[in-house]
Amino acid sequence: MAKLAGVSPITVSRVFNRPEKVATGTLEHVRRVIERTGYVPNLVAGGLASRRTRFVAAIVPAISNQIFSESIQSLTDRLWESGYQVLLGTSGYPMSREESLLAAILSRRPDGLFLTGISHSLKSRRRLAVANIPIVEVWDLTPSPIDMLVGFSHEKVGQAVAEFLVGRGHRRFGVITADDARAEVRRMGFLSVLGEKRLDDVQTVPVPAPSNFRLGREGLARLLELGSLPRAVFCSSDTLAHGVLIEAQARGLSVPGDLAIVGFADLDFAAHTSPPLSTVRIDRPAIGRRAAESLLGRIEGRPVERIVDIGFHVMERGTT
Amino acid sequence: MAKLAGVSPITVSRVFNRPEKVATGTLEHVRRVIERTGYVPNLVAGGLASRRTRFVAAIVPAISNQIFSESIQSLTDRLWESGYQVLLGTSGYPMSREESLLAAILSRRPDGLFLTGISHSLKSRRRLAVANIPIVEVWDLTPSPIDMLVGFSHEKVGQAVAEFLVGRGHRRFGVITADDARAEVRRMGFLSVLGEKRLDDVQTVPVPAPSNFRLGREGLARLLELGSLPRAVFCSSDTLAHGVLIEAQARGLSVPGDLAIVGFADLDFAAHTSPPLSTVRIDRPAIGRRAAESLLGRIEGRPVERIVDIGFHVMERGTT
DNA sequence: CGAATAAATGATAGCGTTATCATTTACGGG
DNA sequence: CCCGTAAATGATAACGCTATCATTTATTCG
Repeated sequence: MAKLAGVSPITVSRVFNRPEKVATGTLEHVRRVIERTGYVPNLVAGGLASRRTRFVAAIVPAISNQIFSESIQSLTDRLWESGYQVLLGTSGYPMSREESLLAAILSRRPDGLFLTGISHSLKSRRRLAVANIPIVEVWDLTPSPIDMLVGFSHEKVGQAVAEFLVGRGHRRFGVITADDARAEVRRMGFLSVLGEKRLDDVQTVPVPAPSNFRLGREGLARLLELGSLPRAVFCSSDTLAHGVLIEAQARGLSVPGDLAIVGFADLDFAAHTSPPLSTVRIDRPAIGRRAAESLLGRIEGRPVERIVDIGFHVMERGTT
Repeated sequence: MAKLAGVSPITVSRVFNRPEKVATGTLEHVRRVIERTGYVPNLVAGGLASRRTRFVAAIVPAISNQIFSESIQSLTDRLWESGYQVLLGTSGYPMSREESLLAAILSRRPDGLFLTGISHSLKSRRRLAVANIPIVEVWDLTPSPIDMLVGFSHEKVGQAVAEFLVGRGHRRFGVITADDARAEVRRMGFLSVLGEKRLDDVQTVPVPAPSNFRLGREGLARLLELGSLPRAVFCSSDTLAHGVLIEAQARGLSVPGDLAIVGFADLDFAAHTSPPLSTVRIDRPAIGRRAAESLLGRIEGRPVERIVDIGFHVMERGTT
C-alpha cells in the first residue's frame, strides 16, 4: 500500500485523479514511491466508490467485419485519449444476443454505451432507460434516438444509387441483399425511386447475413435464373458485389458493358478489383470518432449534438 | 434493492452465482422479484468483494486489421459462453502504447490477459509478474512464454515458403516486408533456407507497418529498381501481395509466368484475386478460441497445455 | 423418535477506493 | 504580527456486493 509513503489514502487518490490539488513536493514524493513499489491503483474499488468506471461498452453484430471493426478502432483510439477504455460485446447476426449481452454489460456499470443500430427490444429499451447513461446509437438515422445518434440515412443511400443508375441509362435492375434491417431500408429507398419513375422491372434476391463472397456469386446465379436479365445490380455489401463481379465474368458477361454493379461501404478491396468496384463510401472511422466525442461530451457535461449525420458518397468507379 | 423480496442480500447473490445452493421455492420467488423490479446486479461491487471481475483484457496492435479482428471475435464468442467479457485495448504499430495500456488495463483487475506477440518491455513484464493472472500470448512461438501461448512458428513459415518456391524452380527472390517483428522472423526463416541452398540472389524491400495495398505496389516498384529482376516475391501480408500483383500486371508482367507471388495470412480476398493469391493460411479463429480455452482452464483451475502450436498451411493457388 | 448429518439461510466484516466534510498549514494585507 | 482566506491534507463513512463462518431447518437412519 502506497499509503506507507507517509500520506493518507485520499492523497494517493488525488495524485492519480487530481494532481493539481496536491502540493508539488508531496506529489513528487508520492509519485516516486508509486514508481518504486510498482503500485497500480484498483479501478474496481475506485469505480465502486466514485460511481464512474471510465469505460464505455460497445455492441456490434460482429467485430470480424471490417465495417464495424474500423469504427471500433476509432472509438477506442478517441476514448483512450480521454482515459477511457472499451468493453466489447458482439451480438451476432441479426443481433440475436443483444438482450442478454446488454444485461451482462449493464451490470458492469459502463459510463457510456455504443450501440449498433436503432432497433432494440422493448426489454432492452427499458433496461437502457433505467441505466440512465449516455448512449450513442450508430450506423443508422432516426429522428428519435434513445439518446444520441451518429449515422446516415440508408434510405437516401438506396435512393442515391437508384438515381445514379437510372442516370446512367439503366432500366432493368436486380437487388441482392443480405437479411439485415439496414440493408432492407436501402433496398426500399432504391425501389421507391424506381417506382416513382415507373421502372418496375426489379428482381430481388435475398441472402442470409452475414454476407460473403460465395453468397454474392450464388446470388447472381439465382438472379439470372429469375429471367428478365438485369442490366444493373445493387448489392447490400461490397463483399456480395465482389462475388457478383467474379460470377458475371465467369459467365462471360462484361462488366460494366453487360452488367453494372454497385456495392456498399467501400471496403479496402473495392478500389482494387478489376474493374474497380463502384460503391457507396461511408466514413467508418468518423462514426467511431464522432460517437466517442458525443459520449465524452455527455459524460463531461458539455452540450452535444444529439444527431450527427455523417452522410455518404456514391463512388463511381469501373463497374458502372 | 431486491433484498426486499424478503431474503438477505447474500441469498440474492447466490441466486445469480450459485443457484444450486438455493432452495427451489426461494429461487423462483427471488427470480420473480428480480424480473419484476428489473434489478441488475452490480458487478463492480461484486468484483471488488470477490476479487473476480469476470472479464479478460485483450491487447492487439489494431482491431481494424482482419488478422486480429477474427481472433478477437472467436475469443469474445468463446469467453461469452462461460460468462466472461472482453475489454479491448489497441496498442498501435509497433505496439508503442503497450506499456501505458497495460497499466491502465491492469488497474481494472482482469481475470486474464490476451497479449499479441511475445516481445514486451521489461517494465511490462514486471507488471505482469506482479499481476499474477493467467496470460496467454498469441501469434508467435517461443519455448518460454510468460505463462501460456497459442501461436505458430514464423521462422518455419518463412522456411516453408522458401522450400516451396525453390521446389517450383525459382532462383532469384525478392522479399517485401513490413516493419514488424514477426514479419522479420519470417524473412529470416526464408533467407536461412535460401542461404543453405546457396541461393543468395535475394533483395529485401522494407515498408512501414501497418502495410496496405499501396505499399505493396510501391514495394514492387522499388524492388524492380534494385535491378536483378526477381522471379518470386514473398510478402509479409496478403495486402502487400495484392498490391504487388496489381503492380506487376500494370507493368505488363505475367503472374505467375514472369513473377510468382506469395502472401501471408490468407485473408478473405486472397482466394478471389485474379489469379488467386498463393499464401500461407493461418487458422485465425482458432487462435482466439484456443486462447480463450487456455485462459478459462487456468482460471477454473484445470490443467492446460502451456504451449499450443496451431501451425500453418502453405496454400498453392494461382500466383505461383 | 432422537441424534447425526446435510441443506438452506443469514450475520458480520471486509474488498480498496473516493465523496464529503473537517482540520491544519500557508499566505497576504492592513 | 494578527486575522481572514486559500491551499493542502486528512478522518470518516460509504459504494454494493461476497467470503466466511454461524445458525437454523430439513432429512436420514438406527
